[in-house]
Amino acid sequence: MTTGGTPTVETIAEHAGVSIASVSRVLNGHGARADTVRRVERAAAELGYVPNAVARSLQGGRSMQLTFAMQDIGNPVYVSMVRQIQSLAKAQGYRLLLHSTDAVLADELAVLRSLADRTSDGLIICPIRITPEHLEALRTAARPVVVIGSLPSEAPVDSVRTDSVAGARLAVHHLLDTGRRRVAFINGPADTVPGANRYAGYRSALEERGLSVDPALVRTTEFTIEAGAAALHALLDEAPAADTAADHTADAAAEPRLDAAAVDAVFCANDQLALGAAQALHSRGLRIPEDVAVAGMDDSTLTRASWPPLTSVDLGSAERGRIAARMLLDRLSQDGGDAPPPASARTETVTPRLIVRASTTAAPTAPAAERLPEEACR
Amino acid sequence: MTTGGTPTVETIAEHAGVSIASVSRVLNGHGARADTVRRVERAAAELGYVPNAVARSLQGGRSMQLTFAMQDIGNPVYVSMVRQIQSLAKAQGYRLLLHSTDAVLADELAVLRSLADRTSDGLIICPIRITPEHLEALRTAARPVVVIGSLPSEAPVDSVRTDSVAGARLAVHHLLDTGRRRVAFINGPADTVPGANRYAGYRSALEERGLSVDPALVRTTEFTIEAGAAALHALLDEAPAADTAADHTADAAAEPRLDAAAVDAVFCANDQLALGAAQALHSRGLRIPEDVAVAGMDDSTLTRASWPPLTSVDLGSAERGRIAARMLLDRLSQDGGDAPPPASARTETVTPRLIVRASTTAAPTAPAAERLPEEACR
DNA sequence: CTGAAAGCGCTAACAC
DNA sequence: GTGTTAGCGCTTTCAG
Repeated sequence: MTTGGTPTVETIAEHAGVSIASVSRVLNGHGARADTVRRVERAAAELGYVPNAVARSLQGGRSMQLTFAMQDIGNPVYVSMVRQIQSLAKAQGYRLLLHSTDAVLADELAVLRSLADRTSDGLIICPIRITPEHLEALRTAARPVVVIGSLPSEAPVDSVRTDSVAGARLAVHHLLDTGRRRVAFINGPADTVPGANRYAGYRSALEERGLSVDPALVRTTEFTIEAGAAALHALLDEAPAADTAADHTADAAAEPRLDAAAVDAVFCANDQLALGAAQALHSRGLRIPEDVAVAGMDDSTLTRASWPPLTSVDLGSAERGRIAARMLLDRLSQDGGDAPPPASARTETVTPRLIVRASTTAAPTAPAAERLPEEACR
Repeated sequence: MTTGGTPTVETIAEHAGVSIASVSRVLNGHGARADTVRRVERAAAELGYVPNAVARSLQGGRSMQLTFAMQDIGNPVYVSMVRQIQSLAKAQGYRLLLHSTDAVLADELAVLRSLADRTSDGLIICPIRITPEHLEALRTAARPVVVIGSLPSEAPVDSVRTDSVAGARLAVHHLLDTGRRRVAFINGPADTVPGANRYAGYRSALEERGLSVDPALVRTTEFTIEAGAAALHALLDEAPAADTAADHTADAAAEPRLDAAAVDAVFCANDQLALGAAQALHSRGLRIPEDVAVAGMDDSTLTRASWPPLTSVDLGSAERGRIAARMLLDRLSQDGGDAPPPASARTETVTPRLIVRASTTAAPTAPAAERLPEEACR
C-alpha cells in the first residue's frame, strides 16, 4: 500500500518491479543488470525519489555532517575559518553545522558531549579558554575532534595552533623598529588564551629591547571596535604626559608631538580593537601613522576597510580553518571516526606573518597585491 | 548481549531491569512510577547514555535542523542574519546547517531539492536571482521555506523583503539634500535582484529632482571592497571634467572643487563598495565628505570600521534574519512542517532607514548611541 | 545478479 | 504503569 506520501525504496521497487535490495544497489552503484538499472533509475526519476538521509545515517552510522563551534560568527576571524571548513567539507559530501557558543563554557562542553548523539561525525572547535573539564570532555569525546587553538601538550587531541606570542612580538618589534618608544597595548580579556599570549608577546618584545611594560600603557577590554575606541580615549586621557580631552581638536596636527609624548604607537590584540583605536585617534585629530602608529592582529578584512590600511599580524585564520578541516576529514576517512584518536594526536602550527601597511609606515612595504589567495575572491 | 559499544535504550533497560519502552518514557518525561524513573535515570547517568538523535529523527520524522543558504558568509549582511537565525533556532532546540551557494544557480536549486532528504526541517534562503526554476523548486519544496528577498507576488512562499528601491532613494535624496549635484553610483552586478533595485532607486531619486542619470557616473562591478576602489578610480579617471590620475596628489586638497567638478558624491550599492570608494578617495588625497560624500547600503559593521564613519542605509539584515527565523519556526510548529505552505504565504517587509554619519555630513545628525539593539553587543 | 530478511536505535500503539 | 511489538527507510548479509 505504498501510495501517496513521499516515495521510498519500496515505492520505487514496486514501480520498477524489483526488490528493495535491487533499488538500493542501483542507487548506490553496486552493480546490477543493465535492465534492472534502467528500470530503477526510470522509476526513481519519475517519482522524484530522494533518499532519506536520516535513514541512511541510522543504518550507516555516519551523518555526513561536521560541526564547527566558535564563540561568535560576528568575528571576521571565524568567518574566514567557516569559509574554508565549509568548502572542504562540501567537497567531500559533508554538510556543516554551525554552533555559536557565545563563549559560554557550558555551551562548549555541551557541544563536545553532544557528539555522542550521532548528529555529527566530527567537530572543529575554537575554545576560548581551556579548563580541566574541557580536557576531560575532549578526552572522552565520542567522535574525532580538532581544536583550533593552543592546548596543553599532553592533551591527546588533534590541534592547529598559531604562535600568537611570536605574532605579537613581530608587531611590537616592528613598531620599535620604526622608531616608536611609547608603545601602548590594548588587549582583550586577559584570562583567555589569546589574551594571555598576546600580552606575553608584547611584554617579551619590549624586554628584548631593554624596555619594560608601563602599566599605564596597557588596557584590557573586550574584543570589539567600540571597546578599542574607548580604551584609546582612556589611554590618552589618563596616560602620564597626556593633555585633557578638551585640548584635542583638529589643530592638534600643528603640534603633533604633543600627544605623542604619552603614546606614539598602539598595538592592539586584534583588528577590531585596532579599528576602534584608529577611530578614536581620528576623532582626536591625531594622524596615523605620523602621530600615532597603529597595528592589529588577525589580518582580517577589516585591515583593508580602515584608513590608512592597517598593519596587522596574519595569524593564518583561513589557513588554520583549512588545516583543521583537512585533519578532521583525514581522521574520518582513516578509521571511519569510530575510534577516538589514539595516542597519535597531531599538532600543526601556523607561522604568523607581519603584514605592514600604511598605519605604521608612511611608505608601506608591500603597497598592494599581496593578498591574492583565498581572501581576494570575495 | 548488549555489551561494549555505545549504550542504547536496550543497554539502559537491562541495567535498570525494565523494558526499553519504560526507558523511552522516562527519558521523554512521559510519566512512570517514581521507582522506575529513578532506576532508569541512574542507569543512564552511570553509562553516560546519550540518545541517538538520528534514530530519533527517523522515527519522529523531524531532524530538528534548519538550513540557512546564502551566497557567501564573507558578506557581513549574511553574518548578521546567521546570528539571529542561529539564536532563535537554538532557543527552540534546532541546530543550524549553513550552506554557501557561491551564487551558483545549480547549488541554490540543489539546496531546495535536497529538502526532500529529511536532513533539514526547513530552509531559509537568500537567492540572488529568481529564475523560473527557482519558482518551480520553491513551489514543490518538500518542507517549509522562507525566502529572504523579493519574490514575484504570485509565488506561494513565505518571504521577508526590504524595499531596497526606497532605500536607495533615501540615500540619493540625502546626498542631493546636502547640496551634491554630481552623484555617482557604484553598483553590484546589474542582473541580480539587489543590483537592479538599487539602480532603480538611484534613478528614480534623481528623476524626482528633475535630474537624469549620467551614464558616465554609473559603474557596475562586483560587491567587494577592491571592486569599489577600482570603480571609483575609473570613475574619476574617465569622468568628463576629471583631470588625469597623475594630478591627484595630496595637494589637491588645496583646490577641492577641482575633482568635484566631476563627482561630488558617490552612492554605493553596499558598504563594501563604499569602503573601497572611500579608500580610493583617500589615496587620491580627496577629503570625505568635503570633496566627495560617500554613502553605502546595509549598515553593516563596516560602517563603523571606516573613517569617517559611513552613512548607510539600514536594510534591516538582522531584523530580516530574525523575522525569517520566526516565520519558519511558526510554520514548523503549526503543521509540523509536513504540508508545504498552503495558499497562505506570508510576506513581511522591513522598512529601510537612512543612518547618517560623517561620510556625508561634516556634523552628523546622530552622533552616536543610535545603534543599540542587536549589533552593539558584538 | 537478485530477493528475503535482519537490523541501525528509537518511539508509540497496543495489550496486559 | 509496564512490557511487547511494530515499524520509521535504508543498507547489507545470506541464500538462491
